Amino acid sequence: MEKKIEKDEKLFTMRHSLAHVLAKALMSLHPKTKLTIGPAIEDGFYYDIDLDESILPEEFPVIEKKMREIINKGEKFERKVVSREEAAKLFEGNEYKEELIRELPEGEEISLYYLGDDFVDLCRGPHVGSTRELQNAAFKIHAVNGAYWRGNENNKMLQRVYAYGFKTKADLAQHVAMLEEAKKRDNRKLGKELELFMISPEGPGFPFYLPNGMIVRNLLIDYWRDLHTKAGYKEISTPIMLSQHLWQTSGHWDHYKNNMYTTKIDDTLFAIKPMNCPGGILVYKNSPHSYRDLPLRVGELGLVHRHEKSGELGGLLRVRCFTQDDAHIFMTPAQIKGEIKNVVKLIDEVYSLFGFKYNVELSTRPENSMGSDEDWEMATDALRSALDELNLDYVVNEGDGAFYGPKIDFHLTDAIGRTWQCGTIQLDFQLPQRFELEYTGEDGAKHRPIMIHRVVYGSIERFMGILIEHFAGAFPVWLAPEQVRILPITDRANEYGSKILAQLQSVGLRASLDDRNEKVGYKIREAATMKIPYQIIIGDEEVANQTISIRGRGNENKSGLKLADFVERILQEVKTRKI
RNA sequence: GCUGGCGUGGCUCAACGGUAGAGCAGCUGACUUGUAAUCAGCAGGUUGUAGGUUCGAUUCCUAUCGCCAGCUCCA
Repeated sequence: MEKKIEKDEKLFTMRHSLAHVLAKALMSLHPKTKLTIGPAIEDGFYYDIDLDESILPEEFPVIEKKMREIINKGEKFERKVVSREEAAKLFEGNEYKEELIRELPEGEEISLYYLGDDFVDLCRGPHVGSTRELQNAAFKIHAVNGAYWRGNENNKMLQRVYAYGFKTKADLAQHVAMLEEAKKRDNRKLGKELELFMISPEGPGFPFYLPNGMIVRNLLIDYWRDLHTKAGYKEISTPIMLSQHLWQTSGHWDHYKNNMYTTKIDDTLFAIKPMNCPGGILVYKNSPHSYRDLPLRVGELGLVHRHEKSGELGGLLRVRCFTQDDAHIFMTPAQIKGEIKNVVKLIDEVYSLFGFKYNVELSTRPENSMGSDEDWEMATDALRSALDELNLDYVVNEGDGAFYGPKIDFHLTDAIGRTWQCGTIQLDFQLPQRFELEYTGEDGAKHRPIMIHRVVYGSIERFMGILIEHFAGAFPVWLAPEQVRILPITDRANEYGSKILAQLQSVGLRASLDDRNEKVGYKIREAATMKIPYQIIIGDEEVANQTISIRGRGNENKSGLKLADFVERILQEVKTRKI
């Protein structure tokens, strides 16, 4: 999940001041603490300290109490501008502050913030005037973790004390409630409970799909195929393993060889593909192309493997092998804008279907990039004007593009307000050049096509993980592994139940009959736990009248219905992919 | 990969130096039941793995694998 940037400056200042209070509390409890930095973050603040003894969770309440004491004293935050020499002298012996001071640009003011007369920190500010202004603030220390000094893994690892920080107790409570909700929706937890997928210690990061998960996955794929066929895409499949030579040509070997799985076949090194594009390019090169063939839209649900570091894995959201819903579009420069617009519309259609809101980012040329200025300008303009013509709001991330071209990223917002990056559209001049791709133009001469790499789901695994959390496991009817469960009240209704089951199955609904010898409350509980969208309950009354009673998610409770009417309703929901 | 924490039957957890215990799930039987757990019985674990300390290890130590949080990374 990405962090949303907090724009409330007052809140930001408050959190930053709380970070200083935390630092002061830590100093007073552990005088050997070396302070480093302590900024405000999305949901609070933290302070990184260098200290030989470990801060333990048992100590959190003690630290919080100390912080409260400091706040209740109503101490003032006082800013003081000093010379470089004075600052260096003050923080002598603290190599972290010394380093910061050394790196402050010439001519910039060096400011200190005092908190009372016994605490001072190098700090740009701003801060609240006095801790009195923090009286109503709600904060809670919730974690202490390792963090590299300045985020560099070659540096010493410090202790980072994390705290939530909000203006009021109610805000804090709301935040904690959101985190609890997120925990309930965790794809790992629901994946187990709903029997969607598993991950074995025999294959860390390599998910196994269980029958229920396979149904969801296949439905997502069916929808994807349908959509792409209609949008003029062809589908291919390329090998999972290709020679080292290919990856050297594509440039992936140089950049990512440490993250690629390799094996030797006879005497030649092969790599399991970490991306689909080189395979797709070989398909393009398999035959000559005319400008009349372009744009050529070629999709591939490609299984890729990437060696992620062991500490980076987690459920379906971070894995070592995943299926990208990839496609490459080969086109002329004049076609860029139109194709981009098509892809944006496609992505919009898919996200809207699941009820996701999303925002868009355009990333431009980074520093170490390849290609001419002209190409970059033309490509970036094409992306920009495509977005403008579609009336989409977007933010520009200067210099955040890929080294081979600019890109558009899609960040979707889920049911509890978290954002995730999924879709991306990347323009690429680099690979067509490296692989010497061509097409014959109207003029009879050879020209070089431009490529788009794009994904909509991103990866099926990750998207499924997000969907699980978005719907809290309660998939819409069209995606639900089991759509209807029939619950007879006594075994006198079992026969009627079998007839209903046969009818549901005959129209393609995924249904089952729970004819176990249990009370109906028990069966309802189990069906509800499995988040099955509809339960059909039948007893003596329904058998006599040839009707059904249904129980839907969201407390729907109806009896005396005709099976045919109910079936029609569900089929309609499936057909329209209702959420 | 780094820092810290954690690995006990399918699941959720207990015992924390004296040869493991519960609930749920499973199986068997009884009950024929009207909207989120009917009752009883049975079965299931060489406590992640490998070493070590000890008369004795699930408990302490070391290594290793895996999981979790954060950091780093994410073409």
